[in-house]
Amino acid sequence: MMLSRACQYGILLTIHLAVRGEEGYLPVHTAAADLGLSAHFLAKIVQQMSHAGLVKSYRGPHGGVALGSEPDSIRLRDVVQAIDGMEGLECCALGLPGCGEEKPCPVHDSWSVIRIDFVQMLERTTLGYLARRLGHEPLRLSSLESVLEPPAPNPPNHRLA
Amino acid sequence: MMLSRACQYGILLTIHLAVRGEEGYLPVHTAAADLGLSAHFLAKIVQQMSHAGLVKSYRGPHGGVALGSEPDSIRLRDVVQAIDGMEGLECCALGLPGCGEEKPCPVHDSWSVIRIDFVQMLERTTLGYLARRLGHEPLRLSSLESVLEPPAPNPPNHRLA
DNA sequence: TACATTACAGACAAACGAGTCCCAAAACTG
DNA sequence: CAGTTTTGGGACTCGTTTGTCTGTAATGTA
Repeated sequence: MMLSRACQYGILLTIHLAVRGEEGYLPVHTAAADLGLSAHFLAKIVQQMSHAGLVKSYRGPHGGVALGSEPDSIRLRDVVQAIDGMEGLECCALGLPGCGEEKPCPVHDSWSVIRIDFVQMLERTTLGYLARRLGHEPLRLSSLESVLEPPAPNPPNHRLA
Repeated sequence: MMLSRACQYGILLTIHLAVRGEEGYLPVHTAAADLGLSAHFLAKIVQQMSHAGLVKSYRGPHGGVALGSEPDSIRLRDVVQAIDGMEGLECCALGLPGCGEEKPCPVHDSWSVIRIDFVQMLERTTLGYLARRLGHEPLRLSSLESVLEPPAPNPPNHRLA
């Protein structure tokens, strides 16, 4: 696969947050339970995304994690960038260090097409688009059940600064 | 990346053997020096490929490794199959276990296209094709110099059983 | 036969990714 | 203020991949 596990979890979390919409902060352990992931591990990934400004976090009761900007302005590429970096997606399929247009490896051309397709997919896809599709198609976000119960009518939490 | 390092080395080796053509067995340590790889590590990969029948090997002086069949009948897919297996190329981009057509993850469709493109490239590309291209294009096989000096006019070795 | 060359095989170590655990700091609640 | 909830961040374990090393078996050569 081209994405690390941490990056996969980060994408799942950000999509999950986008589906919830503007409902205040979601505790990481709750998100982990929703998605069927390890809470401790997800917390570390949240830290990375927080440092990158992709999400914002808040401590204390009713704290948690929330998207740092509008779902329509966050692309999958941003999540990958924040966690894995894009360097792993720019490399030679055979691992040759200086592989490029001037001195390409035997599969350079074929691989470039595929690699660029993938990067363009990451650039093109926003969290908002995925969240809307999740609303009316039988898509899944976790290995558990569906994650699409409507949110409970709790009193709202913090203002989202 | 989608291929392990071992698999990358295996592909480099088999292409190298295809370029050499029918010139008897090539000692693994010589091939490793040609390609700029660790001889011991390459030897382990040769064992795997040998067990899979992809290459044949011969012990003793003038022994080494040679392709198990015609370069035009060996595809990159066969090398990947022998070393990594194809399972890693059939998985969900987000790591969800049961992701499929009936209950797809949010990026299932986009990712399927890319993944299948890659597998088809592996299926389509033969060692013979790559070896011929290496003969008349400035392609590289190693991180060192070019590997394309004409073979030394040694007395031939064993018959290739 | 003695020796050199080579693959074969397993033990071993180092590096990395994935995941766990613990404690401190921040923020809220009573 | 005391206690609870939550993130922050580091130390740690565990398994896999990568790579090294050492010895043995097979094969050819003198």
